[in-house]
Amino acid sequence: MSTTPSSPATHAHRFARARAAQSVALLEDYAELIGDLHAEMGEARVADIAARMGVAQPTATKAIARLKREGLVTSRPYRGVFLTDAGAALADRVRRRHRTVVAFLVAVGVPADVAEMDAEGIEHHVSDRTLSAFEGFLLGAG
Amino acid sequence: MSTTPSSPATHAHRFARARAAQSVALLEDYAELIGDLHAEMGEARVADIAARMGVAQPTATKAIARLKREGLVTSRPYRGVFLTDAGAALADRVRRRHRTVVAFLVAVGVPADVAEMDAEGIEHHVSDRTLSAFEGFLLGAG
DNA sequence: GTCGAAACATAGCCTTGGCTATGTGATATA
DNA sequence: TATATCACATAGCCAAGGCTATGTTTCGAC
Repeated sequence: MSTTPSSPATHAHRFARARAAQSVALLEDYAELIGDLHAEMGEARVADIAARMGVAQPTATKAIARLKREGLVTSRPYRGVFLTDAGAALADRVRRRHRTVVAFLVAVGVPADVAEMDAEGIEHHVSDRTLSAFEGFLLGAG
Repeated sequence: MSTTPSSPATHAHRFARARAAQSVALLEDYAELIGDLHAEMGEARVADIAARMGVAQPTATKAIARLKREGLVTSRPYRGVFLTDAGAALADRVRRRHRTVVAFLVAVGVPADVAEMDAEGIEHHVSDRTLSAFEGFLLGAG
């Protein structure tokens, strides 16, 4: 059996979904990071965001511009970046999902550091139903 | 506890890894698909590749050009696309990993159709060690 | 208050991965 | 064999996400 011989349309749809997930992944990461920075340091400055994301400062500035367009953050120059209600909600969801994915990976035997690494990419493609399965597994195995 | 308070550098490194994984994800998908098409239909034509990927034909052509630059495929116009040895090896790895991820997700309670969906995005971020953990789990639970 | 350094913005460039529109080569069939 | 059709290539556009180089602001130290 060469996997499920799904139709071209179905196959294409899966790829489309993965592409869509990818396009919001960056927004999710920035939102979560901005929330973390506020929790840890009381503010989220562009320079810190860039450093944590591992990108140059103008790259972070550009990403923040996109977050603003999407209504996820506001910012005042030289005053930091602030999550909107929608942004904060997104950050919370992402943070919970991230923790669940890491905990789940560790629970099935992935070393903690590897779990953190892989989760960073995996989490954006974990649907609600899959997340539920992970949570169910953690309850059962906990 | 706000997860592990990892250093900015470590945090940045994880994102860099996720970005790198993303940059090869498309190559992996195309390689696997071209292998599948050869297995199923004896050849891989640009039009079929585009249809299965869910993109317009010029988009597929452009991607194939990149695959050629990377030494993964060769192609003769109007004669189809062919995997090189490196491309075939990649396709095999990707296909095995894909199957393992899907089987693993199903094993932990994810519905099959959802597993197929999510695996399409997840698989590209599953490291060798995590894949080993998945295989180990499948053996134990099988 | 001035001034230098740090923080941020802006401009301009690159690659990737989408798209549409349109040109061209191959093939089959009438 | 001529031509219509299909398959593919090419051109040109766009947004996203990187980068470097170079203005501006802000702010703290003096």
